Amino acid sequence: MAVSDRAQQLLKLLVERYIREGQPIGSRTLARGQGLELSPATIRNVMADLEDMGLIKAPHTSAGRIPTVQGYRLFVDSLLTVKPLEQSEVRVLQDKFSGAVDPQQVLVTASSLLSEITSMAGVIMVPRREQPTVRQVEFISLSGNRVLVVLVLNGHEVQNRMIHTSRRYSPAELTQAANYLNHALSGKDFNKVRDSLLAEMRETQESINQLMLTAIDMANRTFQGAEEGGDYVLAGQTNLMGYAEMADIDRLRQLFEAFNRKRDILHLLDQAAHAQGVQIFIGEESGYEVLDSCSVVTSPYEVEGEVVGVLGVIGPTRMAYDRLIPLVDVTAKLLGAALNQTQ
Amino acid sequence: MAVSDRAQQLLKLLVERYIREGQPIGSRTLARGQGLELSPATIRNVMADLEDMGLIKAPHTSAGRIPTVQGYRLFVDSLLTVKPLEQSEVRVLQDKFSGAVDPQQVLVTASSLLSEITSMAGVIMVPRREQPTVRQVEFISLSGNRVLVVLVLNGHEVQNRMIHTSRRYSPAELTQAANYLNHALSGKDFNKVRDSLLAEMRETQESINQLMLTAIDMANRTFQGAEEGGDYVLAGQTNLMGYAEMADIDRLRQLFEAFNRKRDILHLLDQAAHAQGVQIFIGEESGYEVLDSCSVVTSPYEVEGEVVGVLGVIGPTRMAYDRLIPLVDVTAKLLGAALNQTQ
DNA sequence: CGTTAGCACTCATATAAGAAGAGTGCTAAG
DNA sequence: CTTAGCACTCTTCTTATATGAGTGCTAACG
Repeated sequence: MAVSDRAQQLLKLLVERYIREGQPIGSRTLARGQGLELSPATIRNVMADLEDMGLIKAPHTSAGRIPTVQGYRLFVDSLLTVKPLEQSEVRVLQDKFSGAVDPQQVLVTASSLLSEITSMAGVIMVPRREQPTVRQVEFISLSGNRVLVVLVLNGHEVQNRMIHTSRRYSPAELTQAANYLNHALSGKDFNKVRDSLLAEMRETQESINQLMLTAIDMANRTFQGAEEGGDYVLAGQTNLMGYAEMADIDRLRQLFEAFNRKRDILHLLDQAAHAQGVQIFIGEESGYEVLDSCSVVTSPYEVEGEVVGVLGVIGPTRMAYDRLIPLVDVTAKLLGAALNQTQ
Repeated sequence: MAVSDRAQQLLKLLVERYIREGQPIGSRTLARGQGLELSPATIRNVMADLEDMGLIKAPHTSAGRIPTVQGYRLFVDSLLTVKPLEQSEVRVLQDKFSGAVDPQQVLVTASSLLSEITSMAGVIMVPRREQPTVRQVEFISLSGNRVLVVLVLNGHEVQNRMIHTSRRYSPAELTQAANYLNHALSGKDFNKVRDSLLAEMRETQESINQLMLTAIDMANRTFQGAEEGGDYVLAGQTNLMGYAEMADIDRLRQLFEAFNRKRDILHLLDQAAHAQGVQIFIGEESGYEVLDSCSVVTSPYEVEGEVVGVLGVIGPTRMAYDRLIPLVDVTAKLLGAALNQTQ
């Protein structure tokens, strides 16, 4: 069944109004408010049609109507008019980004930025380490029989690990070991390096090989850790407590626990990474029960032309999509730009 | 005005019962429950006395009585009988700790442990970096004109910083610079090292000095960051949503925002660091409005005989102090022990 | 045929009035 | 000093009633 032009127009007005006021909209209200030349009775007829199509529903017999998920969907997909951000607004955002220097900080900034502006929860998925490679290993001798292993991943990320060794190594030894490893690693395959080290050990019994082996194992373990999925930065959860539709403390609790659990949210964000541009999950569409009364607006962000993560906003279904969509869009672009600079 | 023995006994029963049931306790209830040989009327008289002394109060005319903050205080200080944990319980706790390896992970474990067992929020203040000293600096040459600076603080903590340099330095140069700095740093005072570097630069125009200067500045900035106070690990906030006394969503929100703001909580924990052994803040005693309807049970924990942090539990005033006190106590000791091993 | 006015009907919400229960304070007696 | 008895106070629950918003349906109108 097709939705007539007038019905669409009416749906649009209804959704907009409901988003603004948060209360079921009746036929009379709708007739009065905008410059509609229709009587409430007519509007009622149209509303009945919309209800038949599952686009709006009445919470109870004698309340007005509110949009259903499908209603929001139609609204967002074809009825919504987004006005791009003002230049001045964009500049304000840019300013906020200009402060931060290291990548982690940029993410945190962006996340709280989103939550502040929108008064909802801002979430940013941190770049997943793409098939990390160790290009460089360095050993630093510390006091006591301890050696600090510095792993340089992908040429910019750094990880430190401390090793307690059975004997003390001289700086010269360590440098030599590092050189050997760095050379071997350009051949890339860890397990090969590891195997040859093991073989060599059986012949020479060189304890320094043991050290190098340990380093290799560490690197390996780092990768496994990376395998198990990313992480995200969340800000402004408490904002969600402010919304009437979240009044049910038990649902709220479940939602917060989901935030802590991270799994579901990450999964959702991950989906959004494959789409391009702003994507919107309304209510149950997300597929996660805890988000039933929430909508999520996301956009992937790119560094050097490649999608490295997703950012978004989580709020009640009744959110100002027209404002959020450009906002999320712009923030994603700014975040990408900021990350480009700090890398 | 002194509190008679019988009054104390009665207060104890009342508090215990209120903690268990969470509802105002009436004279009749109290008379029936325990093996008291007193009639409700007598108990009423005593209760009236207790109320005059400000130890209990009635929410309204015809409800029972509930303890006031002062009542809890007296209860905790002189009436409470704590039963130490069972050996088996201690062993369970120990097991949980045995898993973790690196210090950060131990803290996280302990925090969620506390929150799980108590069904409240567990909080652990991370060791504040005590007047950090840089014992060692290393430079690692990366691709592009980038140099990784590795600062080893206090002999075990490690920080990395990336520098973009104007020209490429050879590994030999970097090693030399590191050696020079490491030697100079044993003389300890940063600003002196910095000044002599500056002076030397004016004469020699050595650009490598610039690199070393940058490293020194970084170290300095690291210390300033440390100055501004510690951080803490929080787990199980969502547990707090379960308690009836936290039903006021707005108070709850404020509390959660305080958790995010961190300042107040840190301040409170800091106070507890100076006391020794388990300390208890009941309701307003903490001095922070957001914690008005909460109690906080804390204990400092030690590494190598020195207090390095505080851990604790945050929950509703009506909490099972008799269970929490030994629990927090033991956890603090176990945490200290665990940290000793991983250092 | 689309549009509109009129009207009966439904249902949430608010208000008031009682009734029940819990618990107290006070008094007087043991 | 302890206790029984009793009037009194408040909360809470239930029930009844009114109010108002909004609908669906029918019939009339252009």
